[in-house]
Amino acid sequence: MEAAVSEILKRSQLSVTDSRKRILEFFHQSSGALAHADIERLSGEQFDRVTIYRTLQTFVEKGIIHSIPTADNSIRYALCKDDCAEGHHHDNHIHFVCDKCGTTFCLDHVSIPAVQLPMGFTSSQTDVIVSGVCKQCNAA
Amino acid sequence: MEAAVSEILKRSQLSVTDSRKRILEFFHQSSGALAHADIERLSGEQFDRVTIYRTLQTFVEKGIIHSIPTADNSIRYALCKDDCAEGHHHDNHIHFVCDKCGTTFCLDHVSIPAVQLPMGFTSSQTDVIVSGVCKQCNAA
DNA sequence: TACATATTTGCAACTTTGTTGCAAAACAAA
DNA sequence: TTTGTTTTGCAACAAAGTTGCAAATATGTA
Repeated sequence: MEAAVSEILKRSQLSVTDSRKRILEFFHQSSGALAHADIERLSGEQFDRVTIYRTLQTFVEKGIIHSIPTADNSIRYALCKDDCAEGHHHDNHIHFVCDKCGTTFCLDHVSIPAVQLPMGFTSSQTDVIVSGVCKQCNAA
Repeated sequence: MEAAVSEILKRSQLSVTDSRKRILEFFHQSSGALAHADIERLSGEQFDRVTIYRTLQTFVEKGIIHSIPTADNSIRYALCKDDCAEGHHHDNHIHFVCDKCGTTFCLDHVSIPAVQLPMGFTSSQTDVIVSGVCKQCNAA
């Protein structure tokens, strides 16, 4: 794991630092998406708030993570799949938000249906956010 | 217009006040969705920030407007169609965000395609946000 | 390994955004 | 009108995010 995240950072031409390794590990260990506050909590205030902001921003720019649209005012981030290149995200997968446990999942294996836009509109990206109850909460 | 918004407020059992009338008019006059900051600007600082926050919150609760998920950290609101009852929104239409002018449109006449969820997941609502270039910007 | 350079971090101060309690003002019903 | 309820604006606060800069860390080269 430790080695894996360093490789990812190097591939993105980023200096390998403690904060970047730790934060990237959090994403790899987490089943759902993470918000800034989650990372602050997970790291036990080890890093400055500013460092976390800047690290997340850098990861987004480098295509390592992407932000997920939410109706409440919290930005959540999740790992991008390999086909996310720098600058341009084509993370065309579905995000599922569980109403019970609050976890946000990326459903990578669910394909996004094509949307028929009105005349004159052209699309570059489609985000689908399904809310409901997740597998774990339905079983409980 | 003036009369129309008063009717809407009464139907939702809300007191008809200056701020509510003005803010509701802004939504009727706007082609796209509005954020808190837009309303502050449109009203020319006529109303207190707090009043705008509370008015928007009340409108959401009464099913007059709904919030739109965004990837950046700004909540935007748009008018609900008639079938939005108090407490429960089934605004199952597509939201389109223009990358050029930043306007958010509700595409009411575009139907949301069904999504095939993995085993164990149940859905209560589906939001689709398409980003790209809108009709006006494509023409220009 | 040590050095020089470039990048990143943490701190402090600040801005923006959103919340809460309460008295004054506006509204609704009689 | 008058009375009781709701809403507004103010003030103070809390949370979230940004910026500049010096110290610390990482990288490439010798």
